[in-house]
Amino acid sequence: MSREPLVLPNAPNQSLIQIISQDLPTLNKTQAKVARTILADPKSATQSSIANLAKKSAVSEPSVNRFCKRFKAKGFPDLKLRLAESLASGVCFVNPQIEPSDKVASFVPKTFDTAINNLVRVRENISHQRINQIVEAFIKARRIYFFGLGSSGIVARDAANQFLKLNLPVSSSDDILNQKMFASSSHKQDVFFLVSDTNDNKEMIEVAQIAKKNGAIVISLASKHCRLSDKSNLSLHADFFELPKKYLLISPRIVHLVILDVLAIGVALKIGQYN
Amino acid sequence: MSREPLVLPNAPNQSLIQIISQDLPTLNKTQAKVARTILADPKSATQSSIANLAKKSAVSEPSVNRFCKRFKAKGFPDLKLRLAESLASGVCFVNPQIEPSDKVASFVPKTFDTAINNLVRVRENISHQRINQIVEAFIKARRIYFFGLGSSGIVARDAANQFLKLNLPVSSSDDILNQKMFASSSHKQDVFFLVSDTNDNKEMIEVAQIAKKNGAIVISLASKHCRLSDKSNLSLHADFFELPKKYLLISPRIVHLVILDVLAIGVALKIGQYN
DNA sequence: CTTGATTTGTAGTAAAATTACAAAAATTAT
DNA sequence: ATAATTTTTGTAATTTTACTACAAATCAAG
Repeated sequence: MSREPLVLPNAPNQSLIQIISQDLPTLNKTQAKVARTILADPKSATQSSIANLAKKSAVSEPSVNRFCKRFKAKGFPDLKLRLAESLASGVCFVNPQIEPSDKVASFVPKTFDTAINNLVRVRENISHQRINQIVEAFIKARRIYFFGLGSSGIVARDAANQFLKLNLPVSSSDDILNQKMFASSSHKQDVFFLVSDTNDNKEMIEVAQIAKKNGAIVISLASKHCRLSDKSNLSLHADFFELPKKYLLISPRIVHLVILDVLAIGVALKIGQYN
Repeated sequence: MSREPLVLPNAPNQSLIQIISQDLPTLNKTQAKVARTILADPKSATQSSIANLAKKSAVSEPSVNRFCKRFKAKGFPDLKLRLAESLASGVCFVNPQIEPSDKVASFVPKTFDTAINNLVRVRENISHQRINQIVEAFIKARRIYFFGLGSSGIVARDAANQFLKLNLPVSSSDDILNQKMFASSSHKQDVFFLVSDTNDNKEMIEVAQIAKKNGAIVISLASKHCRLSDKSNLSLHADFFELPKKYLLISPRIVHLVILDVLAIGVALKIGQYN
């Protein structure tokens, strides 16, 4: 099993706040306390002293200092600096939680921030090599099929729409029976692009297997590494970090659509149809 | 929507570096020295101590401190913080242009950045009042129709998908004849939600007029203010900065989808179906 | 010059951050 | 279970950093 992690450690431009919230599960009790205090109000954290933050977190000063070093800062002032930088973008990089008590003024920016946040993360972690490989596969393909179910069916349709403008031989389907039919009658030079947000749909995996058996190239786009990825020749993931199960419906489809835009632009550039 | 100037996330406080270079002529000898040292290498300034910066500027420590207060900082650490912020905000908030010579390493982040920038802008400018009004209209509606053509047809479908999950009486169509038919047989309590990215589609305007004549509520979602907005009872725009005519890098559909997410969450919160 | 005002630096003080080390938890092996 | 080892955490001392009061120097106007 080729379970290569898509998320590379220390991505250059990742915001410190993002990193902290990402690593929160791996921290021990004391450091988690500090992390939560910072995440709760990063702005005020940049303005308080180490003593102040220690007190707020119910932790000793050296513990805060250790926290800083844990996150590759030279010390506390350095951490505050990096925190300030990551706040400057104006976007909160922690996926906010929608609460039943939220009013427009809060749920509107929260919803936007969630989408923005996910895009930023995927932008940092997406494999450029993989993009190139898929672009190549698209250009060589005799026919490209975009398949998805539910809201991923809509993504598949949109993709077909985009690539049609580039005069590529595309089809799409959001119907599983149809998809199986197409897969069954596939050829070596066909490409099947499977979009999934449920990650482990049995039927879709079956489609992948059928197509692969016929020698077609199977490409998958899912929200995280899953069995569908294993059954594919090429796979892309849009890894999100899930918050407590209470969550807001973070649909991966926005990110998936942008990834398909990237692929379409890649193809357009390659075949010189750009402009 | 009122046409107030676009407020970018960092616009509220002008970048400190800008302010310093602007005020440089008004500073006296010693403070100008400090200013020049900071301007020469702001990044390193954020990482040095007051003693270090004083030495580099050939100035005493209190002079540096006075410099800080001259620029409305609480003290030296505070100045460094604001400096760091203004460095981070040096991020380009102008939509990047894809060039034919672009390789993966450049067109991938460019594509993501374009989507992200558009979302940030719309987040800042969207009318909360309008969102509330539309949510109200949705809840009261006897039936809601989501209409769009081309890629907006996909947005319409996605919207219907989302609202169906909330048990709202929705339909969608991406076929203009169908849309006219529905509009013709509409009632007072129906809501027609028209999505458009071309902004001035004659046929779609006709649909709006027919529905309005029947007393239905017409809501439009377009990329800018246009004739369709005028024909609507309620309108939303996702105002983008002018894109160069070359090639529409990112269609407005990403932003439109997020706006529809916002509306869906608004409805869910209102009818208490959230969680 | 000399007086008054402003600017600048010195030296001392206060505050903040870091380090060394010891106590306390947690983990492992017995 | 309990002892031994490792890891984590806090106390207290040290060092670094930033700030303040005041005096010296510079400058301007008479």
